[in-house]
Amino acid sequence: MNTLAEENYLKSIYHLSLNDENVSTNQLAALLNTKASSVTDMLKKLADKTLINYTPYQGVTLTAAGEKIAVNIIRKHRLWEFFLVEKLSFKWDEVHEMAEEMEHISSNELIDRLDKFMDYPKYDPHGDPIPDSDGKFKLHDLKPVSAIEVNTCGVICGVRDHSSSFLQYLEKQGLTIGKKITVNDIIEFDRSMILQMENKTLQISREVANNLLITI
Amino acid sequence: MNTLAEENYLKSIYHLSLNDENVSTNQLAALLNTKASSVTDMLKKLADKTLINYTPYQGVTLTAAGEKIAVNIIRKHRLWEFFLVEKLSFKWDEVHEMAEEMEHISSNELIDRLDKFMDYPKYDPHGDPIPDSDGKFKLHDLKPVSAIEVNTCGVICGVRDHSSSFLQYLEKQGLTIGKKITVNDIIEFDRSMILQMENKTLQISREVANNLLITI
DNA sequence: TAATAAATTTAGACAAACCTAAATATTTAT
DNA sequence: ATAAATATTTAGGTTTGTCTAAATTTATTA
Ligand SMILES: [Mn+2]
Ligand SMILES: [Mn+2]
Ligand SMILES: [Mn+2]
Ligand SMILES: [Mn+2]
Repeated sequence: MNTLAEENYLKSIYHLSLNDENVSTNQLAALLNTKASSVTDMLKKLADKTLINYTPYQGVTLTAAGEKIAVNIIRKHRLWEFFLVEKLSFKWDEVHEMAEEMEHISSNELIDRLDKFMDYPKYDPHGDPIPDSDGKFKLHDLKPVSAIEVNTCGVICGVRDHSSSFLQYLEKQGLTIGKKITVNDIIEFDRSMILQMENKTLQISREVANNLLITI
Repeated sequence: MNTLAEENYLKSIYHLSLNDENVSTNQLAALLNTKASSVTDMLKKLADKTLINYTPYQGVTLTAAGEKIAVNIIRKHRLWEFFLVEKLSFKWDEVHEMAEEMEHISSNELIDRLDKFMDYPKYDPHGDPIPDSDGKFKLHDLKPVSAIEVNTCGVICGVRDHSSSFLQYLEKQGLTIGKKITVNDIIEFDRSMILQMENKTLQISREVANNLLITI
């Protein structure tokens, strides 16, 4: 199988690929908290294993084999996050670091049984889709609250920023997955937004609106 | 914190300490599937961290700090084994290797909540005691079936050999934790034992009798 | 287009955890 | 009490994944 470091690189390449076709050495170095030269070393190794397509100076893409491994790690990460929240009562802002370790537990039989034990959840505590055992999942079409018009409404289904501080802020405001919100007004000065949720109104900054995702 | 290798050495020293006061380099090499020279390297490192007492050529003992870490890893191992059997329906012979990985998940908060989730189990699927969050546990006084007299009885409470093949054999014979057995007879030729269990009799070899533990 | 800046790779090291082979210490047997 | 056998440590390497500093390639800008 693959080492822990290899798995983390593949997962990071996968995540970065969602925004850019080719993933750069520096993007990976930033995300993995390491140096560009270390990334280059690893990219050569992953290319040797044909898990990525690598042309020096041109960035990388995952091969089908690499993507399969990456998706499997993400499946494990999200199932363990779901477990931690639903079964062990952790808060949604507490589970990511634990899942970063747990996603590397190798047994697929274990993860399939965990999936069944929790009755095949479709989304993790942050609204991200959980791939099934074949690696299939549909990413629902989300847009940031900041992208919608005044007097339209939507349901909170995800977050762009996964940091504890952001998640804790949302929790405190009651802005959690599944809540229905309506944009009442947009302040022209700083484009902050006035939302209606259940029977109260609240104001969120543009920054927050950009990182809170809804379906319409 | 400590590396995975360090944790495995501490755990192994702990287990070997139950039989011998001082644990030797070769004992560790055999248990950890490595070479004596590698063990020596690690013993120096653990001694530097004051997790073991090490005198060259004289073997090692755990310090209080080292024992605390070892017991915590064993707590995690056994709780995860319990989880795998009780919640995910694995067989008792299938869980050890998975638990070998899971015992290194670092969060103690996680393991304490897992403990609570399962209602504070006292014994793992193999009958081994699960240390509580303070590292306390009592090892019940077990003896091998081979040590008891004809016409005495006992309750199966543990195994000395944890190999899949032995566990599978016991499972097939119905010789599982909690079963009450009586020794009906001992064959003089090979000292194999005739047992009475529920309403049937069965015969086990001396080898099996040595590795099956009971309370009287 | 040529210079400059930014991104990336290469070169050379290092720590962790292993290894083999050789040296040394301890134990056991004569 | 020696000699032989066994156990342990030391010496010198290897692999993985990291680092800094220097060289090189690509992108930007004047
Ligand atoms: Mn996460
Ligand atoms: Mn998540
Ligand atoms: Mn076990
Ligand atoms: Mn066990």
